Amino acid sequence: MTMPELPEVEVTRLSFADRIAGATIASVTMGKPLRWVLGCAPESLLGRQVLQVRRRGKYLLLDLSHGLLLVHLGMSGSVVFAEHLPALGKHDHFEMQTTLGTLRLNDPRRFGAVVYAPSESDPIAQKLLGHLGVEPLGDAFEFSAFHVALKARQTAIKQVLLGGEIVVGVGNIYASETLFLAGIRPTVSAAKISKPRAALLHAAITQVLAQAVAKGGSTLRDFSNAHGEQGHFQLDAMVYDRAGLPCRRCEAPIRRIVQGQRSTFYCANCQKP
DNA sequence: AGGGTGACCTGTCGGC
DNA sequence: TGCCGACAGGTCACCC
Repeated sequence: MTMPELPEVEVTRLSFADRIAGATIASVTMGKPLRWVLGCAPESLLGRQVLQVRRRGKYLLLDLSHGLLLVHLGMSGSVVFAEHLPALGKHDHFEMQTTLGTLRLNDPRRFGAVVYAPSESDPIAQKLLGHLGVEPLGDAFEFSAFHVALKARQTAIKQVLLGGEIVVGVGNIYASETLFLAGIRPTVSAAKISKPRAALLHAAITQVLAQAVAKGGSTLRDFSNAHGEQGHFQLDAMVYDRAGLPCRRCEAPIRRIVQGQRSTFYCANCQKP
């Protein structure tokens, strides 16, 4: 239903960060197990305040008056925050009632997670966040460092982008889309990409992700934000999920290949090795 | 250490 | 209609 890349996570954050700030946790309810255990007794969270909501890669970080919660939406997760919510459903696996509303995670596939860490430097948090690359939507995403990092990787550029160790937030859809915009074949070794082409890719990543956030998380067929509003934006994908269809730029048929057990889409005419 | 594979879990869709 | 396989937006643990 819902599979979030960075823009969807950021849109989710924006939809409830201001409303939950300052809330006191009144109850915590767990459903079926998520990817990782919470890491603390749910009752121990009661009475703590939610100070603010940040994002790191595809993680939402809820800073509490003591410690923080790392929330990941996995492949199928979505979060709602509202004063009143219907009864818990089959796929609601985490709920936290606060003085300002109820935060609920719905995640059918349960690849998502809610993890407590005493601090961001705690080993638990570091295991999840420590290896992450730079944020693509901040000043830290600087071209020359990006280019240098690519030079050190022999792997196919698509998989390097997906890995998130150089730059975070480029998921399976945007990996294909940004490589199309940059005219780079997804199978090319990252180290082999010339400086001018790396510059095109750097610009494409910045532009595509920023635009997707501005549009409210356009990736998803069925994305709903934390207000519970269904995303009505359709991704105008150039290549993603368009196998066999004509390229929107040159009409050549879009190809689908598999890299690391994930689908990749590209135009063999517009994207050069 | 880098690079490749399997695993986690549920739902949907297309083909026969 | 039913069954079965392929596939789905993520990412960690593990192998060589």
